[in-house]
Amino acid sequence: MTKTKYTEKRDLLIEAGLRVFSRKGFSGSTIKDIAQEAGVTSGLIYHYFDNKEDLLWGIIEEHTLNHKLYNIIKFSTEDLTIDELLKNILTAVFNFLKEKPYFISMFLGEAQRNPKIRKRLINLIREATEGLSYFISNKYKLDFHYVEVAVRNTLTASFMHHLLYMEGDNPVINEERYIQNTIQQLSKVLN
Amino acid sequence: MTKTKYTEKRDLLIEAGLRVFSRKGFSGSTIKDIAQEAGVTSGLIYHYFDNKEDLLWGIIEEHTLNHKLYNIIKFSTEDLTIDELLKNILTAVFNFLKEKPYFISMFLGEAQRNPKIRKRLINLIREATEGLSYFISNKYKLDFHYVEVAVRNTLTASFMHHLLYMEGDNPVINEERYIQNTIQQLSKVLN
Amino acid sequence: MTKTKYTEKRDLLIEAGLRVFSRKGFSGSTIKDIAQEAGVTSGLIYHYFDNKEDLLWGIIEEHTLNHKLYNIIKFSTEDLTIDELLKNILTAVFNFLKEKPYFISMFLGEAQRNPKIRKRLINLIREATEGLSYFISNKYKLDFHYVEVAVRNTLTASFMHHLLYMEGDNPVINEERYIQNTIQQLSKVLN
Amino acid sequence: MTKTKYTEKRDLLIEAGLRVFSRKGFSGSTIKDIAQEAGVTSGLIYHYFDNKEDLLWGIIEEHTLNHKLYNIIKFSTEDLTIDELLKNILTAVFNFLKEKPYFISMFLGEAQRNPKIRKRLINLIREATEGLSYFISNKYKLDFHYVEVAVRNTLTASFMHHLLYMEGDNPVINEERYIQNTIQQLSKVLN
DNA sequence: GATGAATGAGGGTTCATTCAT
DNA sequence: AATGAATGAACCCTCATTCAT
Repeated sequence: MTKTKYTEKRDLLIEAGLRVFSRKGFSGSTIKDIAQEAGVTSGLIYHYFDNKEDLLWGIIEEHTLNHKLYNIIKFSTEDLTIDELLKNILTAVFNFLKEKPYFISMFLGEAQRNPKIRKRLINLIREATEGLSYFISNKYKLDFHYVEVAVRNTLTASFMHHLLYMEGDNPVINEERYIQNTIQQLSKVLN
Repeated sequence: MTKTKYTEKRDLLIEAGLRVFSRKGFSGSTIKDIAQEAGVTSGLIYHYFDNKEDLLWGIIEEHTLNHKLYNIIKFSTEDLTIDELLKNILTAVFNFLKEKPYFISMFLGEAQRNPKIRKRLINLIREATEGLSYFISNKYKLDFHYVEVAVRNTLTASFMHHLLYMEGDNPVINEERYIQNTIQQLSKVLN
Repeated sequence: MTKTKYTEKRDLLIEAGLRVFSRKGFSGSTIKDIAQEAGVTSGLIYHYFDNKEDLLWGIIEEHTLNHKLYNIIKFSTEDLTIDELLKNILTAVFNFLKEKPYFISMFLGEAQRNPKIRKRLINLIREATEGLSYFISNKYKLDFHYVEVAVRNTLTASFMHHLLYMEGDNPVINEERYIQNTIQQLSKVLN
Repeated sequence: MTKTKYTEKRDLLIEAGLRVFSRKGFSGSTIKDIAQEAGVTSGLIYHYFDNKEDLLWGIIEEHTLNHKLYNIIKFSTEDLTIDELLKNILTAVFNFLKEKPYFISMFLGEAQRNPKIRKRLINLIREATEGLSYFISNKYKLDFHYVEVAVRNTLTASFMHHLLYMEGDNPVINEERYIQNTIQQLSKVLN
């Protein structure tokens, strides 16, 4: 399936928008910033998006963690221990957060003032949480609701950890160790 | 120690600022909004604060969760079980979040774009986390670092929970139950 | 004389332009609006017209009341009373205004800012006024200048009436009666 | 009753707005144009008016013909002939139009696209028409509705005349004579 | 002929900040 | 201390026009 030229350029703008929004936040970014980042002029953005918020929306729709989490579930083999599974999941989460360092912060920030964005964020987290919890509770015979709280807390704590302690290449807190500790504790909760 | 008139008026502005910033976020609030909320005119704010950000800073300094947490530790009696202690702590946290519903969201939001604010937020969380962890690990003979991760995760997950699921009077998720579950799991981690 | 393809398409654009300009005014209409109304894309309009104003000009040239008024004169029989003639004329004027409800308003509106358009409008009204006045003064042996003022006032008052009191299907003032009264008074002036 | 400073400046902006709007039309004028004309910066206009349209509205409210027409009625003596009265009225109308040469054109132009403005214009004309007609029909024992049509037609024809034939200092049509002719015919209608 | 992506100037509006009163 | 008029930079967005395809 080849991409049309329209789609290609639209994607280019979305990538530029992601970079700029992530760097400066939504209201801190100007349309001109984004146009410059994409190597076009400001007017063009309005050819592909209705307005600034519509661009943000486009970015959010394009970048989601959930697809990766589904894959982890899908390709997890029979004999995986719960610790191994948790490690896979948390590693994927942290990789995602590192690949798009400020995306989650921008997303969360906008969610505070924009109800539509908030609903989308809640929904994504719910989908991820429920998907993982369903899988785990099923596979290891645990109570769904109990698992769900644990998973959601771990997920959201990871987001917060990322938001607060990841400063460019200079993480305030050792990440490796944080993941290890977190897995260990989550594992304890689930056993 | 009686308050000077200067201090009184300054506090009034801080309270007004907190209310407005919490309602509309930092960049969504105007100096005029805040002046109106305080019943003064916009120019006056510049008598008490250098600029908008300085006002935000004043607000943050004035409103902290940590004082309450210290009190919980200070007045906790000898024979408190760990579950009881955890309940006290989480309840205090949630009460704080409910009293100033959007404060944490504003704080976190600004922390993303403003490094000075971010450092302050990290510091506050670190102080709270370390204080509680030190107390708990000491009292119940647990490894400090292990406790710290658990406490920080729980604390930040609570913030996230508040950010995402508290919609005015219509919480998306039952709070009572969320606290119970979270305590139960934290307790399991710490035992 | 068969129409070339070029002329056909040009006319189509003119008709679309008339509809859109009439609906939204000149500066309220966009080239895209008109292109869409015509079922083409915006670029094409620049094949047939130099720019937006040139299109307006094309529209104005194509739509004129005067042709109809000439016909009324041309086909008026010998024994027509002056009241019957006046009725024919005013009816034609009002029918024209109703067929192209907002055309005159757009025309007049643009005439205010655009001297070229103003000259054209004045000219059209002068032609119509003079033509009618010449015919009437001749036929009924009246002073030309006296008739001219009466005719022009009646004509322009009708335009104004249309501009102000015709709101879609809900005319603010009863039209039938307005025409009757106006004829009666014009007739009195001319007798 | 002394004017406050606020009112004075507001009036200054209204006068500047009137001049600029009249010269260039509403959408042809920029806020900066008006600010420059008033000798202030653009931002200040928003201190006194909500937006561009609100300024237009302020202008319209401030400049009305009707007050003058009321005075003519009020101070007309007992033994005035109908021709003298008509002359007074039409002279007042034309003086008004000459004092604010493009005001009526701007007003009428905006009335076409802005329903609120249209309603106001219709209302003003109705008030003027009804006031004059009531007075005339009463004083000279004529049918009100019959007088009303005549008055409204004369009034609106005068507006149109002004719109079309007044070009700066070079009127296309001799005004003195136009007034005379118009009075003569109106008088004939009313006798 | 026809498309529609791309430009870029320009408009209305907001608002932190200053300062004369 | 307190006011609020005034500034002016910056922002989002529109749209006539051009041009490669």
